[in-house]
Amino acid sequence: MKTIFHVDMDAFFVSVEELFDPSLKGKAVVVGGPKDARGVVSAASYEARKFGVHSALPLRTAAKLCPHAIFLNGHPDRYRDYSHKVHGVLNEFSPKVEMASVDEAYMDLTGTERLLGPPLQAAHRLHLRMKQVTGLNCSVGIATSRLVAKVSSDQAKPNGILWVQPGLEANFLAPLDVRRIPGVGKVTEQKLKDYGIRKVGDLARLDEPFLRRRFGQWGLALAGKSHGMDAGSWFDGDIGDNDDPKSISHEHTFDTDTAEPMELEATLARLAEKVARRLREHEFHANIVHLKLRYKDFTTLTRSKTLPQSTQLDHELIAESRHLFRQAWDGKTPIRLIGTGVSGFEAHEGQLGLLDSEKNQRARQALAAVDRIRDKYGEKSVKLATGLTADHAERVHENPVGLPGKGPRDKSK
DNA sequence: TCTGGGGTCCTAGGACCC
DNA sequence: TCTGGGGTCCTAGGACCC
Repeated sequence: MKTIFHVDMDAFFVSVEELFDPSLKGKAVVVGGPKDARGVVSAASYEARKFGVHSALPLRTAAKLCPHAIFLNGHPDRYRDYSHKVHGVLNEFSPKVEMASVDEAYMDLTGTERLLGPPLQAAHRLHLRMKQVTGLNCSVGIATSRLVAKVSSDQAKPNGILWVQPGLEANFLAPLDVRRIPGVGKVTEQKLKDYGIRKVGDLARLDEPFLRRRFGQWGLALAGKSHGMDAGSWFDGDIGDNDDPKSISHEHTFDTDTAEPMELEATLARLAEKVARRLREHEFHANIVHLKLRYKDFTTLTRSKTLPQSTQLDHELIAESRHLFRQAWDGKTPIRLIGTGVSGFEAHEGQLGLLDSEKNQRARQALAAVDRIRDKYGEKSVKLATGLTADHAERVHENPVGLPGKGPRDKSK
């Protein structure tokens, strides 16, 4: 029988902002951007939530519901920083910690009783220690499965601890809306409602053949979840061995939709550069390139291409994503969002060395130099000639490091 | 209301291979 | 001529999470 903790930071982004500006405390605060921007709420203070503001709500809607709220852009670097501090605190309690996102984590505390005491006592100490080190509140759910621990931390909010004792999982879940089950969103909730299923208890009473007929494999997983089990491949595996990313992507939504090829391709190149940069940071090579487009009416299309040879180089990702873009776009429909990404990672190096063209080796060296300078002086210190349609590899050789204003920045011609 | 950006996982058809 | 079964890869789309 396992003892799983789910630790969830309370109003994380807002709370970090309050640490840097205590005058925000107790006020309606919305992190996500200016009130008139195209975008959604990333986090809302409890005060703002009283007015119906919640995450994922369009900012403009939030401004109508709560006109007096303070709207902040937020500081992703600070959140990442504090996320590391949180991770550090959790590691004091168990070596088996898995950050599920910036502000939440699973921990395996099985067999720590002799050291930390019974679960509630350990959770209490964790609570205090978290506040002491980070200045932040968190909620802790304790159970025998990840699923139930997660649901119980949710029920414990804010700043609470909730332990669902072994054997009581199904009883705990039964009265809750099916929507509380991680993995059940709007669509599944509606489908279940069509069958009169609203509460987790309703779900738990159904027989498996029925669920399998109506929902396939997903139905069987749902049945398990309704009893508190970590069903499906989702939650499988030990806590803590889930490190490396499986995909890396960047996307951009324009302030106003655009059909300007120059603007679109320059943006795409910039995004591809960021992707390549992160690929090199991880020392990954990717062999699948993805493109994403979203039109005014929000219809979204994706294209992807498996490369014959994996890469981590700017010019190759730029060329491939641009190729996908030119194939996918009709050249006139205004575009709201453009994005690119990679997947299919290999950690390799080695056998390729000999096959690597001299051209790519030089591009690689040039990019390594650029990465080092960016590490030192910041992302904007170096600008590559990426908006260009010319052969980037050649450009990179001629002018590997173009300081702002000095590099070949003429994008038009 | 008018919908970000970064991810994960699942499904499903067709290609291709044995 | 009619016609297997299974496995894996590729691609597109979609649900969902924070």
